[in-house]
Amino acid sequence: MAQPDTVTRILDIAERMARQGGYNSFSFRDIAGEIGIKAASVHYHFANKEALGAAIAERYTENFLAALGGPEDAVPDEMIQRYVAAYRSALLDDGLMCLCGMFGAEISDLPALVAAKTRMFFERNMDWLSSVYVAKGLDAANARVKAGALIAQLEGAMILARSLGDMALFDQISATPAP
Amino acid sequence: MAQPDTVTRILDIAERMARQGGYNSFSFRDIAGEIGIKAASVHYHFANKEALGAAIAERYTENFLAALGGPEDAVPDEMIQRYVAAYRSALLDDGLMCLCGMFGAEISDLPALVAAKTRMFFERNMDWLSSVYVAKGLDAANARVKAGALIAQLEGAMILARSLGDMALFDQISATPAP
DNA sequence: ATCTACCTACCTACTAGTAGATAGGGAATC
DNA sequence: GATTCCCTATCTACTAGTAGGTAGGTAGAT
Repeated sequence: MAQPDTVTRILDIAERMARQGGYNSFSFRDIAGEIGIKAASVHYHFANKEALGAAIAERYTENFLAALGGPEDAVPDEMIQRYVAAYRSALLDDGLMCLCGMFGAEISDLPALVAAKTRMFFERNMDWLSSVYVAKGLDAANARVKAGALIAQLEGAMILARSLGDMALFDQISATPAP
Repeated sequence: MAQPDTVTRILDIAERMARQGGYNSFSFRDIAGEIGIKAASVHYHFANKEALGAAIAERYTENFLAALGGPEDAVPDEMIQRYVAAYRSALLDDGLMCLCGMFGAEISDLPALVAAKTRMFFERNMDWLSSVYVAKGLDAANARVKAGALIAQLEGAMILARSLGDMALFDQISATPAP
């Protein structure tokens, strides 16, 4: 079975570890150990931890948005469904938190570059979802709040479902208006 | 100015650090340094890190629920407002994440005792809010989902507001139905 | 005399990060 | 066609600092 290249494997492992326990839970040593190289060799590919953290956040964002497609690929209600499904798959297929939900919780403790990439994830998601709500007829300001409300509910639903060990709760929550 | 006792100071500092960067971001050494004692002395009060982590989660839960009062202290809509205000105060007065929202994100990486206390926070919050929604006329199953939806949205709104550096977004989201 | 709350001094394991060596591959030069 | 040279990806060996945790001691209060 053709293994992906080392850089990809480093990113995969770092992402998985970060999505389990946050920024402080992945280490050069553990990543290297899992691949079967030395910790120093990981530094050849990523100069320091901040760069690696930023790289996984950026790759996660790109993959996430790419999976969504353009916000006008289908009618608004279908795009909203697709957006919910993206979180659902992150939670249930991977069995992990959203990387940027995790980093977002820790944002005030993250190195600058990682914090910036995390923020970009949310800004780009807000833009994507806002334009869906605008297509649905809302004005820009209301669309933005509506986008924020959905992102917040989905990130929170992941935390809650995982904490209570009740994955079905994620689906129930994502179909329910909150306040 | 009468300082609180050492145990309280340890808990205060550990909680603040954990609410900034998660379970891996507080250390016996840093806590001791801030108080002006030695790291070994912290072990006199808390045998190990797991015990300290569990203690802050438990204290956080008790304080949080105590601040809410009984779920039938006032009419349901007022109790819901009070619930939202509790999160608002955690975010804006303290300038920090919800401790158990943070721990909830990391739950799969936490020591057993800390994970259990985190889960208890959410279970007790679900119970509290569910009974408010039951008082509003919902049946038990729907009340539970509605409770989950609100908790999720509030936890997520904290992450989003902090990540985007837009605290006003928290209030806008907490007044908006999500899907 | 015992208990409380600390201390010193230490241990082992892990942290990110650096310097310098090396083995192998490809390309340009003689 | 062999030699030289550079590039890639890794290694060994190291540094300085931090992690949680422990053993044993001590000053002061009850």
